[in-house]
Amino acid sequence: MRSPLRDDIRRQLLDGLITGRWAPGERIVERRVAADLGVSQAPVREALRELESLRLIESSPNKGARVRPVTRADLREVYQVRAGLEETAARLGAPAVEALEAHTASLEAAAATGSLSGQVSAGIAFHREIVAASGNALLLSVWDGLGLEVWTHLSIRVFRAELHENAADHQPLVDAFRTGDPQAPGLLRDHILSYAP
Amino acid sequence: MRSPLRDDIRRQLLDGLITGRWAPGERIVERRVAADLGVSQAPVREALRELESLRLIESSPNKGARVRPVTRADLREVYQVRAGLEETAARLGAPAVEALEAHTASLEAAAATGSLSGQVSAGIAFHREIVAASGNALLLSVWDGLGLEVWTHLSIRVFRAELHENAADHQPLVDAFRTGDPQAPGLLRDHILSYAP
DNA sequence: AAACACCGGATGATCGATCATTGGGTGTTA
DNA sequence: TAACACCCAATGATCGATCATCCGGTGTTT
Repeated sequence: MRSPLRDDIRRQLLDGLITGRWAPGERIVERRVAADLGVSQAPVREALRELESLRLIESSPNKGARVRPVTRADLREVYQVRAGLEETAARLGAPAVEALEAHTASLEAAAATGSLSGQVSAGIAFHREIVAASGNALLLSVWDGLGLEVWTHLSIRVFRAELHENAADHQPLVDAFRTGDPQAPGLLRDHILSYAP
Repeated sequence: MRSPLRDDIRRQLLDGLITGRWAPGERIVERRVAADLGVSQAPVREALRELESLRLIESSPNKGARVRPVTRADLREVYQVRAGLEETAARLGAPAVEALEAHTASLEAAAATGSLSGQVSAGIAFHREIVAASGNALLLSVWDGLGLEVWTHLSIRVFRAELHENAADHQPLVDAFRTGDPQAPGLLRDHILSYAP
């Protein structure tokens, strides 16, 4: 059972965007990509649509797609929306503290080995746990749709952003959830906004 | 300059879903739709992807798409997420009161002529104005991505939901924005949640 | 009869080819 | 020369056909 080709293509394109192989503003020609990857135009189109929903590319009818230049303003928007979503999530339901602690543990482990992407994905997993615990599947899918992992990598590469995922930052949140602190949602929001550029 | 075929197809499918021509759980066969509409399979696939992102259909690899049964729980989730998004929007920036009043006016006009879809879309436009005024384009696009107009029509048809869009409900919100009331975001959230089933 | 292996049609996924639009280049006119 | 009309290559949009997978039916084994 092979996974759909379009998923591979999407990953390839994502990788190119994250690493900067595709320059901002550059045109993405469907047939060119297809030829490079040895596939046909159709799955490339579908992959591009998914990237468009992540706002990594922009396209208009009959004119094709191009790499969207990433600005600080974009990042600010992402953090604002993310903060609102997670605050909402925290109001709807509290996560299991054990799960959060597991994520902070793997965050520390990744930091210890100096794994950048390990830290990023552990940090993301911590927050995803909170959103999932809301019990609202739509909220989770909207949150997933933000593509936070990609944006985080982009912000690090493009803006030399500090890697701000560290276990200490998350401890107050864990404590707030443990004690059922009614201010947890607000804390979470501020925590996220403090990361915004 | 014709608009893309896929847009027409999406509209046709949407209409079928809203009116119930497609029954919940029913399989949506790409070639069948294509043949019915006199087009080929490709644009139908693309249209289906868009419907999937609206969570109106569900699909899995190699197994195709089927109409997603709409439950009250789905609607609750939509309202919760929507409330969170609009609260966030209201915190980020206040809309122009004149614009809001224009929307309530057209809401009243639609109510006067008994136009159901007119009332729905005026009600949606009122809220969209608020989200747009946040200045956060991502927030607006996420909000748009909820497909509220479709969900509203569905809730009315499937659950015989009351049409709760009326100008009087919106007046306190307009007043709060006019006076710069810091509680406006919270009012807005409660306003939306009060509509949830 | 239950469990299993094996067709074969239906259909999603992908392909290669064609249609249609865009944008740039070239010539023409005022 | 500026404005305009036209032509054509590049390429997005769409098509018809093929490949690959799923699923139900059928026969076989134990």
